[in-house]
Amino acid sequence: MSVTIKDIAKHAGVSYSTVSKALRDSPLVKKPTKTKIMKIAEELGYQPNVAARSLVQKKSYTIGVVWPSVERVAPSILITNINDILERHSYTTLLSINKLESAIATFNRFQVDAILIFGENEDDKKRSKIQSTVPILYYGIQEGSYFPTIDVNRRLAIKLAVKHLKEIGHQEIAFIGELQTQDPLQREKATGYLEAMNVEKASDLPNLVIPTNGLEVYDGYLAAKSLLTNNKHVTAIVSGSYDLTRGILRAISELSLHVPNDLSIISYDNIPQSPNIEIQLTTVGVPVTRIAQSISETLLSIIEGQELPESIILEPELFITDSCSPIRQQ
Amino acid sequence: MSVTIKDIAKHAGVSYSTVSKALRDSPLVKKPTKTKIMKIAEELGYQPNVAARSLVQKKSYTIGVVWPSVERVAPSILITNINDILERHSYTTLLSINKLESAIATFNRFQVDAILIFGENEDDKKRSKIQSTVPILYYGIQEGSYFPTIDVNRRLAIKLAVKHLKEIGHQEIAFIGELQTQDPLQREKATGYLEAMNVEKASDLPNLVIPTNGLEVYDGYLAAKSLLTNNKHVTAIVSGSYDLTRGILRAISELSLHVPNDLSIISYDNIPQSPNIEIQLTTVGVPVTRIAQSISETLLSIIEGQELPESIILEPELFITDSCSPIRQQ
DNA sequence: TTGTAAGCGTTATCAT
DNA sequence: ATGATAACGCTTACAA
Repeated sequence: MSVTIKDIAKHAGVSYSTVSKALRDSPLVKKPTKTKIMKIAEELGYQPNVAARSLVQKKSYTIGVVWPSVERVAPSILITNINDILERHSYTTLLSINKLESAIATFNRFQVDAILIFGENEDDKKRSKIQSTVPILYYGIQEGSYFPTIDVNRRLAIKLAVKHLKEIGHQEIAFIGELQTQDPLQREKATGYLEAMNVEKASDLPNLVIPTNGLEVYDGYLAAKSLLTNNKHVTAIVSGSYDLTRGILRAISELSLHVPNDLSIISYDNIPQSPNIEIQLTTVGVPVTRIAQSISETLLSIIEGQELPESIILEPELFITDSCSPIRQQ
Repeated sequence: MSVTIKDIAKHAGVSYSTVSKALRDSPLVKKPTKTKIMKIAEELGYQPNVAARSLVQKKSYTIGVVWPSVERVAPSILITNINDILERHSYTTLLSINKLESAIATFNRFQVDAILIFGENEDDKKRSKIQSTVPILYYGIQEGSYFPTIDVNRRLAIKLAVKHLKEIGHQEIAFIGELQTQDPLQREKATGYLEAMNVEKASDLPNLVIPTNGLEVYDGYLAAKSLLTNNKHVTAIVSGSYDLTRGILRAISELSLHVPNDLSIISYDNIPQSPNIEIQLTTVGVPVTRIAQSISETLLSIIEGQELPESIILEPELFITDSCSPIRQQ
C-alpha cells in the first residue's frame, strides 16, 4: 500500500490539505512546517498519485508518444532529446508501441496532455476518422496530413548538397540512397536530387543514381563499390543517410581512393556525428537538437491552448567541412 | 472536454451507475438498456477515464516498461511480442525512456500494476536502494540482481553450438562476436565458447576468436574476411548475433566459399529469421516467442499476487538446418 | 497560517 | 433491474 498525503499529515500533525500545499511549495504555508512536511514525505518515500491529481486538475503533465517502430536509431535519438527538454518543463513522456488508433485511444483514456505521433507510413496521417480529445502533433511527412505536422525538408536538404557541389565545380554528382521504397522520407531525398540535377526520373541518370536495398552500412558499401567500379568519372557523392555514408567511406578506402581529393562527399544527417568516423563529414540536414526543440516548443504551446500552426517545416543547413573540396579545372 | 458516464446517462435517461454497469457488461442490467447505452457511448466517442478507475480500483491495467535503449532490434521485437500477449489479457504497456530511477518513480506515480525493466548495464540490477511499491521484473543478466529476474542462458547457447559442431567432426571452430565490451550479454557468449573449447581465455585461441567492434552486419563481414584469409583451416564458425552472421555470409560468398560444404555456420539468434537471407541458418538460442511468453506470464502472476520466483533462466535450443554439415574425415 | 469541505470520474455497496 | 451514495487521493476555494 502506498503512502498518501493523509499518512504524511498524521505524521506531521497537520491537516492533509496543508500537506498538499506544502508539497506544491505554496506560499500559503510557513517555512518551518513546509520543511518538516517535506522531510517526512521524503522519509516515507511518498510518490504523488498521478491518477488523483489528474482527476481534479484535468492535467496529467504527461505527453503520449506514438512510437510504432521501436527500432530506428535516428528517431530514437530524437525522442531522447525531446524527453530531456520536456522533463525540464516538468513533463513526462510515455511511449506506446501500439498501432496508431489504439495508442491514441490509450492516451485519451490516460488523459495525457498532448500526443506526439512519429509518422511511419503514408496511411497514418490520412486517418481523419481518428477521435481524440487530446491535441495531436504529427512528426513526419507534411503533405496531406489531417494533423498539425512538423516536417523536415529533406528534399531541400539534398538539393542544397547538390547545389553546393555544383558551385564548387562538380558535375558528375552521384546519389546513393533508398529509392524503390514505400518510405516517403527516403523518396523525398531522391526527388531532391533529381530536381537539383534537372532531370525527371532516376533512369535519366543510370550511372549516377545508385539505389540501395536498405539504409544499413553494408548497403552503402555495396552501392559505392558498384558505383565506383562502373563509373570512373564520378567526382562527388551525395549520401541519403549517415549509415550509408559509413559504408561508402569503407568502399572508397578499399579502392584506395581519397576523400576529398578523389571524391567529395556530402551526407544527409540529423544526428550528431560519432567521433570515431575517419573524416569530418560535410553534412546537410536539420540538426536533431533543432527538431527536438521545435517539437517540444510546439507541444508545450499546444498544451497551453495556443492556436496551433497547421504545419511547420524545418529547413536544413549545410555544414561544410573536410569531406568536400572544389574540383580542379581540367 | 471529454465524455463521461454522466453524459451518457443523461442521453440514455438512466442513472450513471447503471451506465457504469452496462459498460462493464454486468449481468445486473437488462439486455435492451445495455445495448442502448453501448450505442450511445459509441456515438459520443466515450473513453473511460483511467485515472478515475484506477483511483477506485487501485489497478490501472497497465504495465510500465523501462526502456533505456530505444535502438536495438532484438529487444524491440521482444517488447512487441510481450505487448501483444498482454493486450490479449487486457493490459496496456507503456514505455519510459528515462533513467531507471526516474522511470520507476514515474510508474509508481502512475500506479501501474507491474514494472518490467530491460536490463542495459550491470549497474541497473544492483540498485537495491530503489523504492517501488509496484512489483518489478527484470529482464537481463541474472547474476547478482536485486530484482526477480528472467534471463536467457546465452552461455549455454553458444556451448550447445560448439558441442554440436564437435559432435559432427569439427575441430577448428571459430567464434565471431563482441569481446572487449561492457555488455555482459555479449561477454556471456564468449565465455560459453571458451568453456566449450576447453580454454581459459581468448588469447589461447588467437586464430579462432575474432572480436568485432560492434554487432552490425559490417562488423561480421570484416571479422569473417580477416578470419578466413588468415586461417585456412577453419571448418566452422559460431556467430554471436544474427546481424554478424549476415556479414559473415557476405564475406564467405565474396571469397567464393560455400556453406555448408566449405564452412558450417551456427548463429546465435532469438528473433525469427527474415526470409530474404540466402540460406536457412542453423541457429541456437531461446526463441523470442518463448521469452515473451515467459515474461508475460510472470508479469501476470506477479500482478495476481503470486509469490514470484527469484529468478527464471530460459534454456536455449538448437535449430539444425542447412548451414551446418558433418566434416568429411581426411 | 492552517483546516474544512467540495468535487474530479469511476466503481462498488447498498437500497429500492 | 435500476438508482443513490460512499469512497479512491488529490487540489482548491473558502472558512476559521
